[in-house]
Amino acid sequence: MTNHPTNTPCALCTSRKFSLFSDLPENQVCTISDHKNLISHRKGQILYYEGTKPLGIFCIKSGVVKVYKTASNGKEQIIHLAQKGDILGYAALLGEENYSNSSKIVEDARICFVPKDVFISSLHQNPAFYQRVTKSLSHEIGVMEEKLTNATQKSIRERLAYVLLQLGNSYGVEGGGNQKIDIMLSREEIAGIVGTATESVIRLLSEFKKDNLIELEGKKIILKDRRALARLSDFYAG
Amino acid sequence: MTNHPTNTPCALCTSRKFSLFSDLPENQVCTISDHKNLISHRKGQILYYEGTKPLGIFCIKSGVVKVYKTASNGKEQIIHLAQKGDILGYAALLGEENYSNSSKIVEDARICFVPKDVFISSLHQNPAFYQRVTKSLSHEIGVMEEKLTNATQKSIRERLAYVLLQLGNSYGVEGGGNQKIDIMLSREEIAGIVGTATESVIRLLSEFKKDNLIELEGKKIILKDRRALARLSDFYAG
DNA sequence: TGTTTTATATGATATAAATCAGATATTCTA
DNA sequence: TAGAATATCTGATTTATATCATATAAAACA
Repeated sequence: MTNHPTNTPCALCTSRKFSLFSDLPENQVCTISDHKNLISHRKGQILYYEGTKPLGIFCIKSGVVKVYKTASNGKEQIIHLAQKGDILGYAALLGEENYSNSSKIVEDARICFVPKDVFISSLHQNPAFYQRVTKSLSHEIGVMEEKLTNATQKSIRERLAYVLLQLGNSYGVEGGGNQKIDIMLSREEIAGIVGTATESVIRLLSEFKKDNLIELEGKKIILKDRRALARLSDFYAG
Repeated sequence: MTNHPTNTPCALCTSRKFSLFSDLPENQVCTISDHKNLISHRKGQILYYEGTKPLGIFCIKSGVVKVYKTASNGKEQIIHLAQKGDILGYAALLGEENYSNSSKIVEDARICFVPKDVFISSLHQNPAFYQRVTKSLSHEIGVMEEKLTNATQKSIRERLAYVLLQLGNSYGVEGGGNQKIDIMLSREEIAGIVGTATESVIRLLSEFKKDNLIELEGKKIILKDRRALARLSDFYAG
């Protein structure tokens, strides 16, 4: 497989520093680099579909990807918003199962595809790397347990407040004491993260705005009072 | 460490056949066997607490254990009911994190404890075993995604119907065309699995009974019409 | 065995959130 | 740039489910 001119070598990729591949030895980075394929994706494109067979992993160099499940009522439950440095699809590969979720581009993205056998052999060649991947899988389980517990035991208001804080942590840009969530998400997508109806998100955001917790700048949300949001998000805090 | 007289060697353990350890080579089984410790636990005892440091893994030989998270409102969200052959605590170990959940005995149990280093070195000695464990972790992520999606997108009635069918699969005893869920769970615990209030479970069970979907025999539930329950559990099925 | 405690059951009520409906605003595209 | 399509917003209404209250049944206990 030949590299496309825009196919930055992994050795030079700035996003790699944030990824599971961050401290892979140079020779392994090169092997992966030689076999990877960088593809540009536009908003709305599907990266893979739930139920299909994984053929490799995706490394996000830039952009935002939503990982979601389509419920039987047709709504999308967003599991995770992935950004630069995030690796997608390795759980399905290691689980030797078809994809348990779908993924779609939320903000134009450049994503490298690494074929299955290249990834798997890099794992086996490097026990420390294998261990980091396993660690990441294990961590993910804990995260999911937390999400499940929040979903069943907290109100939509609490969950929305929590999601806003998380989005602030991942996509926040500081400015004037406030934090702007610098990512283009539709209200429907926010609803998909929280696990609620679009109208509920819209209504609660208006309410948060009225209570001076947030500010709305077009589709983007600015967090004005994170302490209050934190209090709102948890029964006991504060 | 000396084995207690009741400490059946793993080589002879019938529960091992159902576990991740099922096709471990004999010498490795013996190593584990020499270092494990069988302990009997009574209903209500805690196996480990969320937030504490894992020191090894637990292999369930008999009995039932609930794995749960305590929400900020004090309610227990049950993540999983573990039974013979199930291994607990390896995700925390491999994630190098404290336990993300707690576990408590639901039905008197005999459980072997295998110290961390014995388990970890058996993984490293046996790549195929390591791979099976990784596969299991990956699978668990998919299961959790499904649970999260159900929790946010389905009604309590649908989720309860689904939980009853699952319990039937795991703990069902066939008889007279019906399936008896042969496990002692309180209504509160069923509520903890579904992620709802105890009263809602009681009410819906009465309703299911009235509709001839189930029968109540003390605390135990008998599934009379699984097709109807399946239809009830999913928007599209049927 | 009787007494206390805990679990189950059922009714009444409150409420959060979904759904339905319509208005305005924004984005797309021809 | 006008018109169509889509997204956001707000209101009205419905509904599922939590909560509160109380009764009965079962289990634990002394």
